[in-house]
Amino acid sequence: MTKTYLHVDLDAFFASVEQRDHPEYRGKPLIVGGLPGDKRAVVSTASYEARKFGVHSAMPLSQAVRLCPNGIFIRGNHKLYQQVSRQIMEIFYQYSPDVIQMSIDEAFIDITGTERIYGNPEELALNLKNQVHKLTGLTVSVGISSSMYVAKIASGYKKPDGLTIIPDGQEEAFMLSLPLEKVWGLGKASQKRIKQAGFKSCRQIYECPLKLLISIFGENMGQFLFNALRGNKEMLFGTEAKNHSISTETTFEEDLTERYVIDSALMELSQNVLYRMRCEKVRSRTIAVKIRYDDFTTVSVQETFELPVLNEDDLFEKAKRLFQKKYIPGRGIRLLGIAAEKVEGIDSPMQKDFFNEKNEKKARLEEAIFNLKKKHPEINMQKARLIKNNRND
DNA sequence: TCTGGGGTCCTAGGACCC
DNA sequence: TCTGGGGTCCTAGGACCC
Repeated sequence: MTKTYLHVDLDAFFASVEQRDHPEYRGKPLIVGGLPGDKRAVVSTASYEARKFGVHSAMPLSQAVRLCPNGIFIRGNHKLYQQVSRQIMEIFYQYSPDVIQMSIDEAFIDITGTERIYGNPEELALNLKNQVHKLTGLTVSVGISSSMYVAKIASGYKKPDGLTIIPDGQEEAFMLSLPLEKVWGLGKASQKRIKQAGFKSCRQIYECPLKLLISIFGENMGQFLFNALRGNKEMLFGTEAKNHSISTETTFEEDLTERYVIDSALMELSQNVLYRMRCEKVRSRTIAVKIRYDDFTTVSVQETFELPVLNEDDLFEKAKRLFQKKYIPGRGIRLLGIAAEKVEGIDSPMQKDFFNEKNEKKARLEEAIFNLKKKHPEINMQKARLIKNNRND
């Protein structure tokens, strides 16, 4: 049976929420991501008015200030965006139980076989768009296709407030009408490789036999290009990720050079990662540390241990040791990160009973603090070294 | 220009085992 | 004596996405 997928994308999401809640932002170039003086910030979302000045996501904020000096700059309110996102996803679930959320601002909806209840896909999409607008004041752009991959590209075809339907059988023609830059999954590096190989258009790649594509670009990329330009229906999104990870990283306003400050940063990152592991009820044996130096060169170390990480101190010690393996003393550090890779459910089977008495005590204490924090978020508990003097941030 | 944060996936090489 | 092939796990780096 032919499937029907909607891909729904919220338009300039963060900026639109802000313009909805602040009438004085409406019709003005609004840039969410940071204040003009913020160092090392990037644009998170630019309103459509700001995009006219050339401002776009991921652009260094300083550049956005230069392009759009009279724009309104704000840091944004991620808790609010999460809330609005949940509200909108709930609307999606009214149309089908098969919703695959891709990020805070987009999702696929499998609407196969809902015609008798909601009418044809176009009617359904128009209803859904109306409902989102009525309930949240926001607009979304929708793509419809029997291929998830094509639906995803179609939703970006006309923005904002767009609706693009690619009828069954037209997937290939649609893909071939696109410029190479619009092919989802090909970034800067791949575009360059493709051009160096002599391809200038989607059609040229389309006309190249699979074997030749594989010999030029390798097994995976060759196969991807072949399938993508045919709007292949088997290209699925949202299948269970097998190597889930939990990571956190911080770019510092000023480069770090002092060992004590570096260690404090590692401790804070450790606490953050472990807190989130507890929230998700997972554990991990593989820990990674990432260092970005002042010249932006980035290195990472990771190690897989015999036993999972036990508690905050354990993670902190492991992170310090990994850091030590890579760090070149004297170089300024602009970013530090810690990740727990390949996490597993806390109740998944484990070979050994690894709790000795001391560790068990520590873990139980942290567990108690964790539960208390969850119950009373207003209580602020911190290791002494992480308490900052300046609390008005 | 001067480059966030949270993710997933791929590649290539090495270790180790059969 | 002059060395195969495959599978699996691990690591570092990088591409890509929102």
